[in-house]
Amino acid sequence: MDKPQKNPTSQIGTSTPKSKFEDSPVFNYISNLSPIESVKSISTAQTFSSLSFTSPPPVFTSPHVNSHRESRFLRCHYSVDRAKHLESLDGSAIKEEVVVPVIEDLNKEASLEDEEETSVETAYELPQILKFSSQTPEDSDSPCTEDVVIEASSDPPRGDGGSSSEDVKMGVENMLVVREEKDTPDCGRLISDATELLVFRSPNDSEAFRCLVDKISSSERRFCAGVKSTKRPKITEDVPANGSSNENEPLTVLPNESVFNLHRGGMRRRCLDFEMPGKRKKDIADDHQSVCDNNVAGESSSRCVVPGIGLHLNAVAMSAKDININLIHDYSISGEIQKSFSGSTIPIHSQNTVQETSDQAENEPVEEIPKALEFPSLNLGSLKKKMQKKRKSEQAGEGESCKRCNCKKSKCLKLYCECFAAGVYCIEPCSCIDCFNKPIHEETVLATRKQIESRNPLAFAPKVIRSADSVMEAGDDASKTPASARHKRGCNCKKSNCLKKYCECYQGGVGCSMNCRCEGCQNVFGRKEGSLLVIMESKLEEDQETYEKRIAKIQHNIEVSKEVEQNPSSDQPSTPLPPYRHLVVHQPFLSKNRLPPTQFFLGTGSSSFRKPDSGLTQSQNEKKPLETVAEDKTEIMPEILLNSPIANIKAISPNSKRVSPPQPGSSESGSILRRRGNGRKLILRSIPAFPSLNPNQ
DNA sequence: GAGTTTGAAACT
DNA sequence: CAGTTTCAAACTC
Repeated sequence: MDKPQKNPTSQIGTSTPKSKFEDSPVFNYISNLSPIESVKSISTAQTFSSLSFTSPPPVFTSPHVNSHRESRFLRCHYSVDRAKHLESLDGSAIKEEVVVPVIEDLNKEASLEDEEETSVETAYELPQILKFSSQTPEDSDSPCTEDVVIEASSDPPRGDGGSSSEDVKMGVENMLVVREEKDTPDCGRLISDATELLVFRSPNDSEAFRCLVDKISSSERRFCAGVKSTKRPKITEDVPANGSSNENEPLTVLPNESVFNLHRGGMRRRCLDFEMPGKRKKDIADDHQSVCDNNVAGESSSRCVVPGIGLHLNAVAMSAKDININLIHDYSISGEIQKSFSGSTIPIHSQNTVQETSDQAENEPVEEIPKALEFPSLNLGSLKKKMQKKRKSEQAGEGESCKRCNCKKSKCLKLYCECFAAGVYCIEPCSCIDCFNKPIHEETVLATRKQIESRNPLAFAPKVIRSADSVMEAGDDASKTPASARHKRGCNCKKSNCLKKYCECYQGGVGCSMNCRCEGCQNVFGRKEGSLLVIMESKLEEDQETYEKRIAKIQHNIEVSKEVEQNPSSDQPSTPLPPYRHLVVHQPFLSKNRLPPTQFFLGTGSSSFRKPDSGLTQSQNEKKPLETVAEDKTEIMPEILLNSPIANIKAISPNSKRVSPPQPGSSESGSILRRRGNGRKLILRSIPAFPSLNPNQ
């Protein structure tokens, strides 16, 4: 375990005696230092490079809420996704053991990033961090770069990691060793792996990136202008060098960086590419191909292991499939961890997922991921099966593809066309007829796009808004669920009950909201808070007493679940609660069409149950359930509006039709209506109920 | 793979 | 703004 210290000692024994004896103390010291120094310098290089990608300038200001999250890019999605994944691994004890150190280190890493590329001392620490967080991408690179660093970093019992358990360290170390053995031969591959891992950990644009990658790999014709880095062209050019041969460079970093750029700016740029027509094509054509080729080299197909079904490239929602994607790559890591902890729960093949980015990864992980996933708000076996089935069929069929349109009459120049709507050119695999959405017709495309945008400025904006971005900052990453994002405009489903992909909310993996005009919403990701209407209806139908009893009962249930959560030793309620029990608990409520307001809003946020004072007291609720809703929202709304630029626009969007509130005749409902009828104001307040997702509310 | 269903987009 | 038509994806068989 003390290898780093060992080495110096051995060197003392061997090298120094050969030099002059009288100087031996000094030389010993110096010679001891020098090898370490070299290692240091290398790691410093890594750090420098790695740091360089921590603070890329915001090249594009995207309409979606992003900026503040970017600064914590790594921390946010690393920790969240990993935590999610680990959670999904059924392990309870294991989960906790693993998650803690990992997140700690990740936070550390993040904090390092925050300090920016500054001191060498900071840089010097990086290897340590890489070690523990190296369960992930960085780790896979390292074998390539230098085994020394890995050894040094992986062996010593770092203090921070030690806080949790030796098992964690051992697990990681074992993993590292295994990786080292297997990976060393193929550095390029590893780089690709790292890239891949990093990319797919992204909570946001994984779909988009997938599409990009797929496009690039399948055909260079697809317009991938966004990848071209306008501000940092050099980086993109560095990638190839690294990806191919350069072993001395900080491999850990550059791929990440490139991917990072790709991911951050690239996709957005890509979506915005229509706005900078002139420049694009030439540079991009070359640049891009090189970048894309290099990024994708050797792994193209694997990128789309799970076929993309998302709405838009820049769709933000972390739908189940996104998580799946993440898991596919995270899986091996966690699998290894778990293996090292709990024996052989996870088959060894899972390791291959990272090492073999190839098609082989398609089946097994995809098979297993859903099992581990247990998508939080779903709890639907049938849905899961369905998705699995779908995935399989897609794999077998179209293969690992992302959006490919099939337009026949629109010439791919209308939003009907998914490619066009996503801001990308159609490519070969598209089955479109008479397609104008091609670089050749760039001007036409631009003009059309402009026209559409003039009609609806948000036409090309992401359809799904991740409203929880700000929430994440607050700290409780666990609270980030797909339900925390919302469809921009809301759906208008009439017959599908928001249970099929006809529904854009469902397709985006988000719950319906007050923006939705859907009827009979059964969206498994979250029913529209139109349930407020349902609430009112139910309130009308029920006499007050019954209603309050129900609320009390619900509150009681919530309390019970809270207790269970806080006191794991106690027996669980009748329904065994998965890691997402807080979500599952309120599922039954949601399944009833009458949803008491307080309960609903308590339940909407995954963390709400954890936070005792997140809602009002039971007595309060019993007295004024509806007012409670209003109050909560009143506090919440401004934040949402602030955090979501689109939301601002949305408020004035002509598209946001609204379901008229019921027009009950009873006096009681009258008051309610008066409150709502105050008009617009109240209605607006009731829009953002998601904020209740915010653990800090 | 063809036909149907569905809801968004476009149109009036 | 509301109603209708067009369109292509999703779905079913």
